[in-house]
Amino acid sequence: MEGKTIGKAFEPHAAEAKWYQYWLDRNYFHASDTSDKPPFSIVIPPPNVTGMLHMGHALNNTLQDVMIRYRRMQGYNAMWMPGTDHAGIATQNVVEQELAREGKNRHDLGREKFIERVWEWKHKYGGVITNQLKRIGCSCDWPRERFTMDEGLSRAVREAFVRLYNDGLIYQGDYIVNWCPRCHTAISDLEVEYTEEQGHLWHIRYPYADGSGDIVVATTRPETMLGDTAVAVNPQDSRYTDKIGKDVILPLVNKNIPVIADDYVTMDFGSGAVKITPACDPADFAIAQRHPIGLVMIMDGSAVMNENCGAYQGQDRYECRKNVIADLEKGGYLLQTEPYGHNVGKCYRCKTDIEPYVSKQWFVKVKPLAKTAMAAVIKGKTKIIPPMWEATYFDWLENIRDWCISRQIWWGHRIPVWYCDGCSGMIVSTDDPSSCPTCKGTTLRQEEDVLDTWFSSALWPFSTLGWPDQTPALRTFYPTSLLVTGFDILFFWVARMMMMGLYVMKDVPFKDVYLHALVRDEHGDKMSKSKGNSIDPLEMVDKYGADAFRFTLAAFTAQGRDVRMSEDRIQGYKFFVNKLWNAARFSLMNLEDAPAGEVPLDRASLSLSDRWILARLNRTVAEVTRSLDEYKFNEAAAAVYQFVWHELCDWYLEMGKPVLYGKDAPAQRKMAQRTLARVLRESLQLLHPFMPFVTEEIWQVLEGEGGSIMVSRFPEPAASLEDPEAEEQMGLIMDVIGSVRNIRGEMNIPPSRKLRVIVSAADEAKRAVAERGRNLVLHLANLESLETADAMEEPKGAATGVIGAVRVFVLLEGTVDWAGEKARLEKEAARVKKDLAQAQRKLSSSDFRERAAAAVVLKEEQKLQDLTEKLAALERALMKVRALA
RNA sequence: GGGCGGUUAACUCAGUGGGAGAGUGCUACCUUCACACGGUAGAAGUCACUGGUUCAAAUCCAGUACCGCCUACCA
Repeated sequence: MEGKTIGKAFEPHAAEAKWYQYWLDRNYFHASDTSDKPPFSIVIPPPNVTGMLHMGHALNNTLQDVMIRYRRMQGYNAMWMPGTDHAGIATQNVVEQELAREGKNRHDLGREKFIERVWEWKHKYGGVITNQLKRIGCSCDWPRERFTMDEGLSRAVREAFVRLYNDGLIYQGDYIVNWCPRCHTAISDLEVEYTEEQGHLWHIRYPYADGSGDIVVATTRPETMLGDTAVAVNPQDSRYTDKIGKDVILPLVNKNIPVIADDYVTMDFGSGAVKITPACDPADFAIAQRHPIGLVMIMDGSAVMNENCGAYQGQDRYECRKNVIADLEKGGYLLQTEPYGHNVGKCYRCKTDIEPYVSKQWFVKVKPLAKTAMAAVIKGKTKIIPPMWEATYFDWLENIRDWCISRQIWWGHRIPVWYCDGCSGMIVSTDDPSSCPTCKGTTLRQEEDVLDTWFSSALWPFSTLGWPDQTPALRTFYPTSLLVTGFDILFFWVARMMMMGLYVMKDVPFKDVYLHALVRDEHGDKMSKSKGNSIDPLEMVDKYGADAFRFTLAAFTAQGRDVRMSEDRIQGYKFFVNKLWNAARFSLMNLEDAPAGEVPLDRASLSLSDRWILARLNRTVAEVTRSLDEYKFNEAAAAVYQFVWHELCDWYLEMGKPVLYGKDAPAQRKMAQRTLARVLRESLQLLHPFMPFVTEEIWQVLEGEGGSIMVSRFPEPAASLEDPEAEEQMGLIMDVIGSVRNIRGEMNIPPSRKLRVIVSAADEAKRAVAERGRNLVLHLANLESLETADAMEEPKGAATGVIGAVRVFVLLEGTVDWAGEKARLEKEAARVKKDLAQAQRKLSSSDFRERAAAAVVLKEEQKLQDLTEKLAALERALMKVRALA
């Protein structure tokens, strides 16, 4: 081990670049399609190709990397499938904006040229986000990288579409959909974002055609009255029973429309009468399917009023609204305008107000698919973690509505349907047909629409593995082991993957789904560019290093709670990286001449502190393993942090100094070296999934040539390392040290002053422990001498510390602040009295003695005894001090 | 309207039935040869409120208040 050393400070940037390349060069990220090892697989939630790494990505991918590195080290054939999503509307918008800067639009280019242009854009900028993932250390299986528009994945899309169609699960028809007048496309229900807006409720009078008065309706969108085809009332509403079937005259339009009865209408809202505009409202559209009232389209795809609107033709919907209101007022039809708060649907991409719009679209009939998706979770084939999301998942699937999958944009998977000009037949096929199977005609036009981006995303867990081909990768890695994603895409993506996976593969796409929270700023606000509170993850990596950044994310990830990111915390964990680095540096300085080989675990040859740290390490291994198995990232991070800083550094390294420095006990020194090497080694391994770079950097020096920590075997808890005896004995020694330090601190005794201490205990075993820990106490409490004694009187001029029945006397000479000592003892005594009273109260209750578990009662009795002894000791000490003070 | 989550130290948060915890911050002392990105000690909380279950409640149940999120066709 000659000359092994590391520099004074860890340099994250150099280490990150160096080790990432090192892992890539050795192909460590790559999993074999055919391996004897048990498979463990994750497919990445593919970020949009247009994406830039934000905190959400950073969290999501850090957690995946923690899990994949953990399982890889455990000996699994661990495969993390990377890739990106073509993100139809988002990407098209980006390229359209680029064109706009050149003064062009997509129609100037035409479909084919435009798509070429998007591909150019993709080739140029599409790798940005994957490179950013590399910066944070993601160990993806890069040679497998996929893109949703790849040839293979496109084939999967066509295959799935055709199967669904042939099974009657895809249909086409004229329906009312959410239409974005800016993007000129339909979007699904999920893609509409609702915002609460302050609007108005206009009350309008519609006269009965027979002159018998009028009926009052209220609306938030008066311009839609131009398309009214009925007025509806509730059939139970006695105010209107004799009006049902009558006609009213639609103002401004001057046309008769009927009064109809439908259960949909609530009687106690407004007047109980509703205007019905089937072309502009989904609920009204549904009513028009139950009643023969027809439908009048009043807008075009840009939400401009059309030829059915008379004088209003050519007006934008909002302009038209103003004019309609003015005209209604003029005609005496407008009775009242009241302020009214309501939800307005916006396009999730461009925030334009959605216009419900009737058009020809393609839909997936999802109810039967949803049933199987629910059943799989009920049966436990897929586990949702944390389980509270199950309810949300079920609720959505139970009330699911058909999925509109067609989009009137150009960038995406074009729907594999062709129309024959000859016989006007329709061909649905995975391959481009050359002629019509019905009429043999060759003039075929492919459907213009493309599929919703989420259609291809839904196939991601198997399309990336080669489906529809039965590849070895598919056999090995499907169903995948784990999906890690944000709860915000539970419906968009998770539920749809479940439906498609079960439909296509007849098996769930993943066994576990871990849903993490959103990343917010330190005050709990959603991060957004407009608020200016967003933290750029790469800036954090630059500033604090990827390891500190990743550890922070993991440490913050408690189940079911948002992650509040604060730069201070990242800095805090950078300090932890520094601490680890220096602990390793210290260790390496003292391991230069360490003997090779494992620690022989026979307790006779190990010192108490060696046994203790090994036992603590073992507990930490168990804790980290359990926590990661349960996806409790914060607990795993806390356990290893606590161990490394507060047990290894604060105690073991300090205890080890005299042994390691002193050459007078070579046998003991050798054992300490071996123990230290093992503890450091395993600590690094426990930390590696969280902090891959710094652990590799240290490992390479510690372990020498040839091995990477990435492919080393993750520690396992071992019964042979459990050592409650050592833990208990060290506990007493640490308490004695703590007791002296407390007295030193409270009584303002300078740290440089060496003290004389007597440990007094009636229990011989305790005295023996104190003797055994003599050197540790001398060193860590900075003592001149340590004696042990049987139960004894308080020595003159001593400050007293009490640990149960053990008393620690710190012999003080000269001027001593006895008033201070008195205050210190009184404070301690008060605390003990309080606890004692509580214990006494409990034990004096016969209910407690009879009903509480025996172990609990026993523990309480032990506590009572300890506290009684402690109080007695404190009071004796106090008597002495009162006399002096 | 329905649902879910939250309310614990100054701050940010862990903790799901048996002695209130962490990190940061704060106070005092320490330039001790791994680390001042450090060390030692200390101060600091009616665990939102009300009621209930229990021998025992921060933890379970019911309700209240406030804050967040999701969801929904009362125009």
